[in-house]
Amino acid sequence: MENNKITIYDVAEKAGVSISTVSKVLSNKNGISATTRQRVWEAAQSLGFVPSLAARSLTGGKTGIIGLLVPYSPEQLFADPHLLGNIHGIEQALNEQNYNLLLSTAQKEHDPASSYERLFRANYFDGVIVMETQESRQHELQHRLSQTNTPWVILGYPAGIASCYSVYADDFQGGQLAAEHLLSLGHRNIAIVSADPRPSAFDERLRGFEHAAKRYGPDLAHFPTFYGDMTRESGYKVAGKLIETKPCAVFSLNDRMALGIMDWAAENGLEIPRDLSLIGYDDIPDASFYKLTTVCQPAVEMGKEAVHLLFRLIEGGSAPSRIVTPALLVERATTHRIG
Amino acid sequence: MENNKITIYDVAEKAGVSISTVSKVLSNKNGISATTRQRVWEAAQSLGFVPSLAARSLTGGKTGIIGLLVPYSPEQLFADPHLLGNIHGIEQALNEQNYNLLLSTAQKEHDPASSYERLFRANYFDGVIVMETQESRQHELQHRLSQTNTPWVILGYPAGIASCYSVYADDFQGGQLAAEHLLSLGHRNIAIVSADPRPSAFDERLRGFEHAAKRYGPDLAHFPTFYGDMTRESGYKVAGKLIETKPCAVFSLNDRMALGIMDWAAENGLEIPRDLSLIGYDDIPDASFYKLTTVCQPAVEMGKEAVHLLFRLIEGGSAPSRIVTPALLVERATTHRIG
DNA sequence: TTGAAAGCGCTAACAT
DNA sequence: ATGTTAGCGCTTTCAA
Repeated sequence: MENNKITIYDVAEKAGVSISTVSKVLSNKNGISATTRQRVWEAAQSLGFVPSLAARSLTGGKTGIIGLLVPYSPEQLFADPHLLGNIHGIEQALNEQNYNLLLSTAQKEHDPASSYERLFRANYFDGVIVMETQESRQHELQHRLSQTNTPWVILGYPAGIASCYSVYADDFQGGQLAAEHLLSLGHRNIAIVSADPRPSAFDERLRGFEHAAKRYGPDLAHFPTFYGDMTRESGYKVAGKLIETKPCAVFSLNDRMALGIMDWAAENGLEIPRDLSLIGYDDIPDASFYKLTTVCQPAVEMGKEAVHLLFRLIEGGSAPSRIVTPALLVERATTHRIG
Repeated sequence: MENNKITIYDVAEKAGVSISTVSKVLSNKNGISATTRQRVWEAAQSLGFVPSLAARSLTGGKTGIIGLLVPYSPEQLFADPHLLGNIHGIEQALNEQNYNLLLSTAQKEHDPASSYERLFRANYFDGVIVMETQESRQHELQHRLSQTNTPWVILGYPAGIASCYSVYADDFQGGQLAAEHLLSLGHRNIAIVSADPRPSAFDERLRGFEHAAKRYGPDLAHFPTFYGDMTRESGYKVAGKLIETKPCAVFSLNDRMALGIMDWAAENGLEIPRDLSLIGYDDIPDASFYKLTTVCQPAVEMGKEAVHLLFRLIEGGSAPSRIVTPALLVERATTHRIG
């Protein structure tokens, strides 16, 4: 048990300076001569000094830790490639800056806020990123966060409160893209697969879809809509029902459910896209393996953007309050001209 | 900017007691009367008091944070369903205990240890979990950890140093299972797909495979082996080469590469399992969708086990030094009796 | 059963 | 340019 707790006192002694000098050097403050700087660095190095994050945090310094609030249970999070993609980007950007990520998911049955409640006020983080969530939960979360003086950004949907920062994808545009693609292929009889409950982005996609559809005719304002629970399995289940309305195309609001529909189709002798065109949303990694036509949301990039925005806030500079990433149609093999 | 920092002083005042009493109550120490306890709780509650983790940590208290050291880059981690499954289990178990996870991945080009170096000694964690890694990296990591007085457990491979704790799967047995399955189906001409570099578990699987094979005859000691890089893409690439040796079956040391082989087969008119039997390893979620026969490693469960073991260590109780989870053959549709 | 007081290791005025 | 000192919010002896 080497209990070699090396503190700035040890470094100060070894370098022959005071602890505040050490502190200044190691926090990159100025007003220290180059020679002293050098000496302190060497002392710290040779002693293997590592500053105590706890002490730093307590005195208002930086901890090098960003909190990530995920208003979903671990089960939901780890089953969702898009969310995982976001985290991938976040961790990557953080990693590059030598920052670490503290993950905080919500508990199954509880109020999503409760599980990380204490973290808000514990002021342990240099910044916080909040992942997308359902409409109903947003307000409380944002309100709570606003009382904090820790910089924070929302990832996945537009902030609802003024002077909050967010990065999200252009879901309205994405919905339009899906509609234009299907409609231009001659499809009119289109079924929608949504989810309940669902992230607010889903509604936005639908709005975009309907908006674009209206341009093709007033009779195209409504589409039979089916509800899964975001999972592939639920896509499979909903496929059986959906097919009874004899659609010629399906717009699934996420790729996972689209994949479930493909599973059902394969098992029931329905050939895609010959018998049914299918377009998904997200462009998760599996989508390319299954050759699923979809609307791409650059999950990893969005995660990175969130971190970059957060860092600007932490450094106290000015920053755009919203960063919106464009949607992109990815045509693969599951959509086809009708007839 | 409500800077309502509520401290134990506020709670103490409201409850009409001293701060040390508050501290004792909130840390569940004994030697406090029930009535005082009650009063303090209520005061804390009504004030919305949340203890400062920084202060707690500084004075040697619990932070409620577990560090997870992942000796892989974010790219590698987020592309690996098995690792993700481990983390899923970890986060879930932690979540249930109201603990939080601090994720620390390695930087691309650097020594994997460097990126989380400071965290080891920063004594920020109540405990640490180290994920599997390549043989070459293990020693340094474990040595470093041993100098700490933070409890830690290794997840994914057996600890190499005495008196260290680990939870891992029985890879030797898993390898045997794969061999017995293929061999009992009549296959003799079997190609292996491994990776380079690879986790040490791969070698163990291979040892198990060869061990079981030997029982079928001394001529079955060696198998043509091909190397990918763990990814599905590399499985696809290696499939083209592998097929030239005209194997009747393939044992891929992970599912992702097996899936890549299936991709190649589908594109090149090779029918699985008619023309080639294929068995993978891990049983990642996609394996069931692709009907891949594989050896199951219960990733999520293993993550939970690691947390449970760690908690026993944190609480200072006795604990088994090793927990090994059995491997399980999952027969699906990619293996078939020869001929 | 409770309280007073001394730190934990650091940062940030304020001196020098 | 450098050092002194006073906390940050807690936990923990040690007294009462």
